[in-house]
Amino acid sequence: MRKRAAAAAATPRPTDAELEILNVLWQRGASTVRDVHQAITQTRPAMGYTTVLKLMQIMAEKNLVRRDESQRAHVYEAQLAREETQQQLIGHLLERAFEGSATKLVMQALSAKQTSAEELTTIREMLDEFERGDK
Amino acid sequence: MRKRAAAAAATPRPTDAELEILNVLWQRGASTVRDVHQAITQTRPAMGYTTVLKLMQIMAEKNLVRRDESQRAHVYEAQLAREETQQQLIGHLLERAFEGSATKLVMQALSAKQTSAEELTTIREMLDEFERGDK
DNA sequence: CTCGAAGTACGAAAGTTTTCGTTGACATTA
DNA sequence: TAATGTCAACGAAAACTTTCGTACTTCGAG
Repeated sequence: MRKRAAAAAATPRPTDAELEILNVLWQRGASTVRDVHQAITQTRPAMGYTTVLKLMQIMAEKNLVRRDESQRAHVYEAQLAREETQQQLIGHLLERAFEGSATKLVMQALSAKQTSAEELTTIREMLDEFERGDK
Repeated sequence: MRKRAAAAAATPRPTDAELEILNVLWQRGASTVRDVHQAITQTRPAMGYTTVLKLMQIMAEKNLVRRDESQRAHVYEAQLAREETQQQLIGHLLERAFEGSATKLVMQALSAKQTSAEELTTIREMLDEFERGDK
């Protein structure tokens, strides 16, 4: 018995290869397979066209992307906004490796990348926003 | 041709199941397979003993854990400190889904978990440390 | 010494992810 | 309209991950 039968359903966490495709869709907006393939080929050991096609078909099944089939060259679009997926991924990482502590994760993130003064300032401003009601 | 032949070599990113085992090792320190199995059984749909054993054997091959075979019940220990692995995982996530921007990741992390006032304070203190020389 | 318990090693199955080749449909143009 | 190029659909192979059953070894009672 498989996971999802047909329609509705929450989108699962994207795999690494899927994320690579999503990155292109988030950047370019709705795109055809060819568009995505070309974009990926730019920054990559190159992945075959049919590989990208297959992945995108699977992603459509998983509801990671929406597909417009009205044109011969189908047009794909990310189902979730980049931020929503980021939340999903962070949430998972938080559980798996940080005992659910966002603070610990933030600390490691800051020391992982040598963070610049400007960035630190940006983050402080963000903290202020979080402080007052916000959300 | 396979990945790693025999010795040396950087440890690869642990998979989800492997991370579950590492969490136990980080918490308890050096442990036998039985120890780990019991700990995991506590908080889990329960995973068979040999499953845990096999995973730990594989992890030893991958250098994710070190193994002391001097006793009949081998004793395993995490190869990397929790923080090092966290760095590894965050680094990967940063590349895959945050275009390398630690700031964006931090922002999402903060909104992912409803962060408490105390935590925000802790983070501010951390930022201060980062600001002055620090590391 | 024999039996059973506790361990490790192996191997293999099942699930998932990644990668493509091939096929057939459709469109463009010579 | 026949040849050429563009696309989607399939199917299947290869690599990884996860899960266990089974067999072999060792050790401590009886």
